[in-house]
Amino acid sequence: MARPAPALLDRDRLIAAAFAQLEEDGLDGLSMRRLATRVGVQAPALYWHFSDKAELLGLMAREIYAAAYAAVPPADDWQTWLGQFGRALRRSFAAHRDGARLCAAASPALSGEPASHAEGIAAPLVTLGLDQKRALACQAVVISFTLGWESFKANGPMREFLRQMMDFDATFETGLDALVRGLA
Amino acid sequence: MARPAPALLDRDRLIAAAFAQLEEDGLDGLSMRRLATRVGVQAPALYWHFSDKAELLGLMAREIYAAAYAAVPPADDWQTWLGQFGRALRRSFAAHRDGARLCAAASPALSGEPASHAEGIAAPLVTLGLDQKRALACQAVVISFTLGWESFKANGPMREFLRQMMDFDATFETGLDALVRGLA
DNA sequence: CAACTTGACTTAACACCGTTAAGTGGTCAA
DNA sequence: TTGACCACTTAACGGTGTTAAGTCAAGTTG
Repeated sequence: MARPAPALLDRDRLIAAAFAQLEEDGLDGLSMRRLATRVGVQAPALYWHFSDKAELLGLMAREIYAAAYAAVPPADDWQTWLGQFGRALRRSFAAHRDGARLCAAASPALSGEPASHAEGIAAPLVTLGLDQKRALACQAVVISFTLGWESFKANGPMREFLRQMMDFDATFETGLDALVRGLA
Repeated sequence: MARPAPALLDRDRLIAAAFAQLEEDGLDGLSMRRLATRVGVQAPALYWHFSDKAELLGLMAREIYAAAYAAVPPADDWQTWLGQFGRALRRSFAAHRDGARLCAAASPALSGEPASHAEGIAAPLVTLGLDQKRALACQAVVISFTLGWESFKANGPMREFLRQMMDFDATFETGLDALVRGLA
């Protein structure tokens, strides 16, 4: 069993493959063995690159959050920014099958020191006049609502009934708007 | 039809045992085998009482929601009711280990017809002046926020850092208050 | 050049998991 | 007494995350 010399597995490639696997088979179908098969390798090889499955999921979750932050357009006031952030986050959740479920189940890995990471996260709102503590609190609130909304939409009580009865997109907008207005 | 012999197991007893198991070992430790062992039975016996694990989890989730609804005190206006509902729901999630995670992962079973169930759910708010559609939308929004908050608290980005940096209870209150005020 | 180390994977195995099929015995109606 | 039926048992299937130990190419060093 001769092996190709140059390593063809690395974290980024594996995470991309994991997202592809997620799209195809959902979160429940995302197993280490299937991921390994997809990239042409045996399952234990993955443990060379990740300490365990939780780390992989954490990195995936981080990517979902990062994509949301990257997609927020510049804003003139913090209320506008918060609203845009909520919408971007929702789009980011929805961009992957079971995206919200993944983020609810995994602890996103964070790059670097928590304190400096927090600073970076809070920066857009701090620039617009909020102090850091309040900036983080506002984001926590919006993240919670958005994460909860997508979870609720997928699994909440009476979801089948509600699906016929209400416009999920519009109601999310209503809720997000209420939240941001109420925070002012 | 033969009168049933004294059944060793029944749904209610099993659900209670499942909650006890949840408290001890968390959601990941709640397996059919362990639950069976706890009630002194072999694992496949559970499948006489539940079609599968999802049904069991769904019934548990239903109980968590039901406890929340039952705990909402009477209110004079719908804003007050909504706020109290949010607080009650949060307490209900927090009353069980991994309560929010369970509710995010399971589809709560609903008793009876969806339409009549929806009517019952909406009733408190309808009494206070909202039409049913808006009543359900408001509840969906509050449930989402609360569910998301508890998920976020358990798993969100920088949770360790944030735990030192902010008062989760107070911030939840801020968010809930903003949400309810914004809905008016 | 030979020996040693290291990186990146392999095979084998462990201890679980949810779930199904088939068997078993006690309790009832006829 | 017979037979149905409830509620459970044993056995097994195919899957899971994960660890231990082995393997072999490439790079480093004596």
